[in-house]
Amino acid sequence: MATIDDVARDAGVSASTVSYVLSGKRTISAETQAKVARSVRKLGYRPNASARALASKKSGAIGLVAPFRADNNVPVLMQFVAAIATAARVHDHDVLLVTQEEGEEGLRRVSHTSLVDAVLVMDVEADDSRLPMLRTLGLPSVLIGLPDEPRGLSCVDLDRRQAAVLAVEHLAQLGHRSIAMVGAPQAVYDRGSAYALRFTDGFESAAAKRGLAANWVPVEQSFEATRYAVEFLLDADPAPTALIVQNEAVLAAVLAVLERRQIRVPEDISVVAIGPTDLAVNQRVPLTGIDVQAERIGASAVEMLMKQLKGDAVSEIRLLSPELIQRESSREIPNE
Amino acid sequence: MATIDDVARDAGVSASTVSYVLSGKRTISAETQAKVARSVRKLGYRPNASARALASKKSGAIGLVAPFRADNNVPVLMQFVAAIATAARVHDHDVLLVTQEEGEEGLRRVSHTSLVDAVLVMDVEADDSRLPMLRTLGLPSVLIGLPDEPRGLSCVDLDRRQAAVLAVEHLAQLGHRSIAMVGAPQAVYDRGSAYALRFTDGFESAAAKRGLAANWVPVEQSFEATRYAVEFLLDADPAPTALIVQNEAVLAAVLAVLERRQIRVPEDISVVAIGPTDLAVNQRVPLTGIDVQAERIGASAVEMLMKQLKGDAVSEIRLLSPELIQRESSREIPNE
DNA sequence: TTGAAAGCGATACCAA
DNA sequence: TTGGTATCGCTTTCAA
Repeated sequence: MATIDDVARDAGVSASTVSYVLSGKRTISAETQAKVARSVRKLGYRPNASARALASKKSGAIGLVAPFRADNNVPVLMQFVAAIATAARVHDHDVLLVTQEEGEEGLRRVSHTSLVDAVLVMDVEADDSRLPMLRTLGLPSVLIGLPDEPRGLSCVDLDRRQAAVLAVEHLAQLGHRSIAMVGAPQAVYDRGSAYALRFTDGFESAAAKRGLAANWVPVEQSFEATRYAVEFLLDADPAPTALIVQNEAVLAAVLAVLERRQIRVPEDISVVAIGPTDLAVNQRVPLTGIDVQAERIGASAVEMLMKQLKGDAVSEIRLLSPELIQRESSREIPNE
Repeated sequence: MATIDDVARDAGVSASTVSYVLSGKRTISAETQAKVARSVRKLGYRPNASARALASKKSGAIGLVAPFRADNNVPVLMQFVAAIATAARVHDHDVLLVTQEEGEEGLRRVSHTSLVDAVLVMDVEADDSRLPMLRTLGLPSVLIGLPDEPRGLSCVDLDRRQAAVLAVEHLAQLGHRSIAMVGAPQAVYDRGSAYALRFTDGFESAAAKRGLAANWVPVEQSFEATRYAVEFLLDADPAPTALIVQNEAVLAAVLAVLERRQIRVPEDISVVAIGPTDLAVNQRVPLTGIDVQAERIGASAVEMLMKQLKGDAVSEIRLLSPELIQRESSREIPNE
């Protein structure tokens, strides 16, 4: 591997000049620039990452703290990871995986060893135990998700509360008076996942405001659990005429249960899906739904991180507006 | 942040001694060890990652080249990532994400800048364009998946060919004479994904050997595509009495289509699923299936990488034996 | 516009 | 059993 000294020698300049040519932090004569550029190309020079990090006190990497659990929303998580990795590269940064299991110690580790310049924390809990650690570390960070007490920290997420309101309003406007919601697995609520709590909160208050009958249950990721839950919800009195599904993993199962019970969508019941658009679109009936906008959220998160690294801006909270797209699974309730 | 010199000063020893105490590469008196340990704890010392990497010429990170595509098998990919991240930490290594899109240039980049000590490449194609690059880089590496020409490289995967054979044999033994296979999306075959090609190869040759009628089609990830594909397969003559599903994403849809057509599982048709066990188990009928063993493969891959880093072993190919577990979706074909 | 040289914070060789 | 010191490859300040 060629070093900066090799390049300097080849170009007949000093190492510092090579460094400045590469970083652009100094004005260099066109002639010198050309000489250096030629040598760089000729030798296939690439600056050594650790040497650069050591000297500049910047690792050029961001830590991604993500939960690789099965109970979680795997496809959505994947979209986030993809968006984040891509955005990071655009800003000339790399992404280091930090598993959720490492917890607070993981944050301390990557921070104290200067492995990363900043961290991006996914799957935030309402009362997340990592928040105090983040505050005291003083490590630039962005949370994906909105905890109860975000003060001092930067967060970005889809406005889950508003998403629920939007779904409820959509159905209310169509004349539905009794609605039900298929929730995330119990474990998600148990650990206080911010996104799920905010969604149910929005669901309940929007329904109350409109005077709708509204029920919901947590649902595990299995056909049996889904069937049980859907049947339970359908048995309510008054019987729901619309279903909001906030659990993509069981979306197909919900529709299968309805079909088995000869309940037609949307003739007999309306369905609104919260989740990735491609999932909603590719069901038996293209579903009215609200996209999670993983791409935008991931890109936003990285952008906010970069802003912090540049010294600009401190804590900032961005909640993206949800958008409901009506497809073929929701319609006006028939007059009886 | 405390440095090694701070610790040395506090403990009243030299920096090199501190280094040796921490690495254990030298025998140190119990007394000195204790002094150093105390100072380390007292100052909360953690070695700086870049300094260590620069001096030791080891970054302590492995690059994970993975495809974050939607057409791919997302849950399985996630299981791999989780297993790899965990295994890496056990060996005191970190994982750096390298997106598939960076292609060969990505490999060159992380290798030439000494960002990582080794790479783990997922989603290997039969004639993968990255193989020559890997060979010339001389960077320790392990492929997850088996290309056509693996010479000089280490690979690990489930024996996909054998998995197909196992599934076919299982059905043949149950008396089935005509079987069909629901394949991966067309794009997977188009780019020559090794795992998918090897599976179909095994499927076709095992069926031929047993003299079974056997058809298969690629299937996109949508309900409509699945319905079309299943109906197409069922229309074959002789009609298949068993279905092998190698595309987890449409597993639920396949079962829904069968139910809609009043075809009972397993009374009218047997179903064998290739994919994560929890997915197979959580369907309407617990499915006979072959697990992908993502956990084991991921852990194996990391282990092989570590072996290479220690200087042991060169190229090695590990194909894990598939295991078929019979559940409630397959049974003997009724005598007619 | 450029160069020299002092770090950055570890590791590991050479001595003692 | 320990210490001193050169070294890793780059960035950046200080001088010219």
